[in-house]
Amino acid sequence: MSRSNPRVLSTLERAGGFASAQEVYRLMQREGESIGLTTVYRSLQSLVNDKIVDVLRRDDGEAIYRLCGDAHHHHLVCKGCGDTVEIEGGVIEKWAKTMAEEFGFREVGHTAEIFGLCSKC
Amino acid sequence: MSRSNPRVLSTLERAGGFASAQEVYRLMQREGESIGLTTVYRSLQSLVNDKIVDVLRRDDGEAIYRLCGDAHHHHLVCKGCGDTVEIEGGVIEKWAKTMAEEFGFREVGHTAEIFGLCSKC
DNA sequence: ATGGAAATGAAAATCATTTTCATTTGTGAT
DNA sequence: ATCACAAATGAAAATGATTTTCATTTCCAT
Repeated sequence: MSRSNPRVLSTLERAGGFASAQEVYRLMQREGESIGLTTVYRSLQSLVNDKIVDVLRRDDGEAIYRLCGDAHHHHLVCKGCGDTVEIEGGVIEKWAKTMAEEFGFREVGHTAEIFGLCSKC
Repeated sequence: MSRSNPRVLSTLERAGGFASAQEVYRLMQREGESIGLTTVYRSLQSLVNDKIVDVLRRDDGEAIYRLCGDAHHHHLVCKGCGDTVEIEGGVIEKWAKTMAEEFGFREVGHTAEIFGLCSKC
């Protein structure tokens, strides 16, 4: 295992708490930091394991990492500018639990994201 | 431009209306159909353009295509055997609509999947 | 039949991500 | 300070999905 390189987290924060691994890497390079792409990936993964960042997917499949709070939440993502709003999803939790019970599923998790165009786009 | 190869659509239907390009391809091969991977990709893309299928992303970033339109539904997927159950998600539709309105989003879509271990696994 | 447009697919290219592995760095014991 | 070993690092290769290229084949309309 490896611990996260603190500069990666700090860069992700500076990026607005929302960026892909490649973007974090490029940003660090531009700022003259000496780091390898591999380390960026490893650090981000480790941050995901520690639940310090959240990972979701762009439309093109690229993984984007974002700082998240402790509470489990869902996202409303703008397809235009990438702006993200954290939203409440109590309804979803209940729905997932009900459905899982109905079909005898255990150890269930779920994903639920809403995407569209925000008022600015 | 290219039109969709009808066998691709019919295979996607047979797959439960839910599969990745690679899966559609493998399925067609197993059934003895002679088709190239390129054509599968092209056909799926064309179906997406024509809004006959919808594309979303697995956790690993692989694109999955699903028939969309009349019966919009969600999935309960087993992490063990991959078995999938189509489930009803009226609650989700309402949730998505409400949230989108609240934050002024237009042209919204959503994804919601539940995953866990089925009774057999 | 003939010409051209559309469809096809094998192979190469692309791109994000992961793996491998040799090297460097950090740390604790002596 | 020195030795030993674990953890961290990063360059390069491997992987895997997807896209592009391009030569060939299939389809029509004339």
